[in-house]
Amino acid sequence: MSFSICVAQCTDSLAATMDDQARIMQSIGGVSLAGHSVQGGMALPPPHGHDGTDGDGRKQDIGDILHQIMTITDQSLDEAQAKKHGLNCHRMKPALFSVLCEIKEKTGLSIRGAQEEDPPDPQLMRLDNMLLAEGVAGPEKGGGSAAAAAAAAASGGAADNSIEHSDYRAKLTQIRQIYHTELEKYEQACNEFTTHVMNLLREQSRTRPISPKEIERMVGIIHRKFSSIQMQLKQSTCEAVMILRSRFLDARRKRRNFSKQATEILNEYFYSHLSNPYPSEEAKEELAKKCSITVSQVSNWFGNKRIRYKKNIGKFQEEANLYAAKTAVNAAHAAAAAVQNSQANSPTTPNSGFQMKDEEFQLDSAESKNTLLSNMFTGSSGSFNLPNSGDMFLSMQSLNGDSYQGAQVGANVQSQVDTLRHVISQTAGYNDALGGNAMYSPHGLNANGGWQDATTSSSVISPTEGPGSVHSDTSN
DNA sequence: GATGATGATTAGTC
DNA sequence: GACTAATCATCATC
Repeated sequence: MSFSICVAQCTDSLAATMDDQARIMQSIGGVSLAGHSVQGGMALPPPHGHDGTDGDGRKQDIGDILHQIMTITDQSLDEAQAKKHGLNCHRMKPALFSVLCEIKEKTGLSIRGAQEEDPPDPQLMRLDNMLLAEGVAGPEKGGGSAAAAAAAAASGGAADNSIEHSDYRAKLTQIRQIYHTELEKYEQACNEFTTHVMNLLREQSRTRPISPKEIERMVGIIHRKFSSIQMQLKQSTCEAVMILRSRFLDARRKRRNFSKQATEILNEYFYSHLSNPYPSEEAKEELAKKCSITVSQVSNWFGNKRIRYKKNIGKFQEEANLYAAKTAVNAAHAAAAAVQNSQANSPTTPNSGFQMKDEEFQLDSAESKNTLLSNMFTGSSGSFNLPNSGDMFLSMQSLNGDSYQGAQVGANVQSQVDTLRHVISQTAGYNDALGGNAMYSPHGLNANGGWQDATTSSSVISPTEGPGSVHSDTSN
């Protein structure tokens, strides 16, 4: 709503209020006072010196008076001033004035007090609170950023959220500025209008009885009118903020596919932990960091993946194979490199009963890998599970596209294992390290359709039964 | 535009 | 609070 319309509305309302008063006065004025008609609260003098006792003459007088009133706007300012002066100086004026005051005192009681001391409007309070909460009203510092932050938190806080964030803040600031500008305008207009009406009433109080209390009441009416306009402004502002907020929050539904790299990282983790694809909080954080996404997005991704995998295992086999092969090759490369290192360094660290989880295999330091691999390939009698081997093999399918069948997968796993074994044996003289009989639970899913318990994860496989178990005594 | 893939949300369960 | 299952909404591909 434009400011001018609001002011116009206010003026209209005020005019209506004043009209009401005028009507009241007019109804009072219907009484003839000592031969003088009272119109609109204004005591009028007997025109042309007529005493007004005669009936026809009185009618004529009233006609003249009405004519005068109707044509008063046609008169020049000087003329009008002169007339006004005449009225003020009329000998009957004080008497009429006191009578008018008396009448007004009696009738005005019903008007007075009717609208005094309004309780605070709950709607207005609600709007005020909301504007404060949204950072539109109140102190500027941090205004809106808290709301934006809350919205951002709800949206998951992705990397590019900061852009939307600042966008939101900028728009909120814009709304805030408009709101304050309009509010200022309203206040200014209210003050101007109040002053104007007060002056007018003070001026009029010379010709009609207007007490200071009445002026006060009128000021109150004006203020109420303006505050109702203010409420409309606040309502509009709230609506604007709501729209902005909903748009901003809706943006979270606007999904963007994760990057290819991120999807790969997540898939790698998923398929290498297929027996128990429930990353710990730390793992989630790590994955989130690697993928440049949030932890909750990682959780979402795993939630979706688990469900979708479970629903359609066959469909994911190819993917599973790809990632399993990829992991195997990576592991083989790592092993080969490490073996070379170990040969160069020729450490012979004793090892017994060594088992390694896939997370543990991802050792950062070359030294750790060296130690690990030297354990694998030296004469110690320990055993180890190939990195990711347990989980990896669970999901393996024939690379030549056969459908998923437990036994078949076993064979396919074997072929993968053979490849891996070949790679390793070529580099370290390692032979037959990987047992041939792959015992697995398809996809890590148990009979109930749930994933195996973490403790039964194939990443921890006993040397005697695990498919990926490596008996160090077979090496060399 | 139809369709499948995929990220996000939600209600219900444990 | 984490998880599942269903669903929604959007993206990507044809």
